[in-house]
Amino acid sequence: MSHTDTRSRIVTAADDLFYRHGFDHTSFADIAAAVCLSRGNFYYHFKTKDQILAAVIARRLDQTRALLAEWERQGDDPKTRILSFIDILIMNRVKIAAYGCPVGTLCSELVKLDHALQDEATGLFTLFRDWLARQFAALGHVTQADTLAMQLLSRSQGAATLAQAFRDETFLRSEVASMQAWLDAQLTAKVTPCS
Amino acid sequence: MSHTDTRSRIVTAADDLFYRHGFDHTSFADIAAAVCLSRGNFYYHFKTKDQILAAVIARRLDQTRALLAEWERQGDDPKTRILSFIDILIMNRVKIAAYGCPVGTLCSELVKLDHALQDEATGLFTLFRDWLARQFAALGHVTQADTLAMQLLSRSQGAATLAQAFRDETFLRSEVASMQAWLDAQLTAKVTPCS
DNA sequence: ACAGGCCTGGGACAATTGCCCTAACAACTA
DNA sequence: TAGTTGTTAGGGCAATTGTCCCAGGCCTGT
Repeated sequence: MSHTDTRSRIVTAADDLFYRHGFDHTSFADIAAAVCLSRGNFYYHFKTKDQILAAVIARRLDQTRALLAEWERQGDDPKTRILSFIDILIMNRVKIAAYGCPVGTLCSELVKLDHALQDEATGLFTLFRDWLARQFAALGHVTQADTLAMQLLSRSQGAATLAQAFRDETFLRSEVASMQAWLDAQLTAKVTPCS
Repeated sequence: MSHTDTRSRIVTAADDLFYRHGFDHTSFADIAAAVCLSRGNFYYHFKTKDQILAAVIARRLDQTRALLAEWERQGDDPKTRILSFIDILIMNRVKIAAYGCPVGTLCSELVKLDHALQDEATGLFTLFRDWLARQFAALGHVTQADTLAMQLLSRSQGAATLAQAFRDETFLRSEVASMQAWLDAQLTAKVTPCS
């Protein structure tokens, strides 16, 4: 097994465990067991637990950038792209109802731990935030772009948090429908202002 | 110092530390140091860490019930009462921007730890949910009461999560203003339906 | 075949964890 | 004064933590 392959498997397992059980509550032993490596052997690949976290965040940043680029390629108009974003709540509904939003829960935990990498984790939010803002700007909401992006992010976070607390996928679905309606309202409000 | 007094100080310190640093990351030693007690002495008051958590949640439930009753006493009409709920985001804005929502972050962590008391913690949400639903019902939205309550809870959670991630009180303020406007819209929509 | 690299398992380390015991103190009762 | 009860300090337990070392196996190129 090559170095990069094992390393990749470690990062994958760590990402999954950090998501499901939290960063602090996941031990070297847990990750080692998940990839069937001896605990001590870990030191060769990652000197510290923080290095693993850094690798996990770095890969998530890459994956997120790739995902956003993919949405940009698939959806020709900005509205379709924004709908792609909203739709991940549906696609990941089972995991979200069980473990919350992967980004939100990670950021929240790292802030509480006062971890050195908390800003890197928040960068995941920034990726979505800026991308959404660009879509809203393309729809004509230039000055309101960032505000609308934050509102949409905020609603996703709220939906994920409550879905996790009440372990309720149904709520996730109804919130998605509400967000889609909200998006329509934002767009028609721009085309036919009624003030 | 009486038994109940020391115990109360322990619960207060534990509540604060669980909120600021997370339940899992807070140790017996941390709580003992916060109340200036020897670590070993703790065993007299609480046999296990879970017992402390149970006491913390129990007291939070009491405090929340008292808070809701207080809002019910102060605000004569349901709209004022709902505004009281929205206003806690402003009152606690500094702490929320630093550590997130006390209820949301606790529930999220306990679910990830698969802790036995996760449902008790979710009960804190249920308290707000049912109380809000009763207010909306009193305003005439009988069938939609629970849906509206969940929407408001969800928006609060989203606002708290993002405010914590970006450490941004300003966003909290703008979301509160948006929620107040949303509440007005819900009420006028009922009085003068336009469908 | 063999040397030298990468990669691995099996430990070992000090520190910290949650948990537990015991001796002694303070305050009240009799 | 003596005894009882509630409360405390300090230490100690096994288990687990993150960190670290090292001898040997697996490759690849010569």
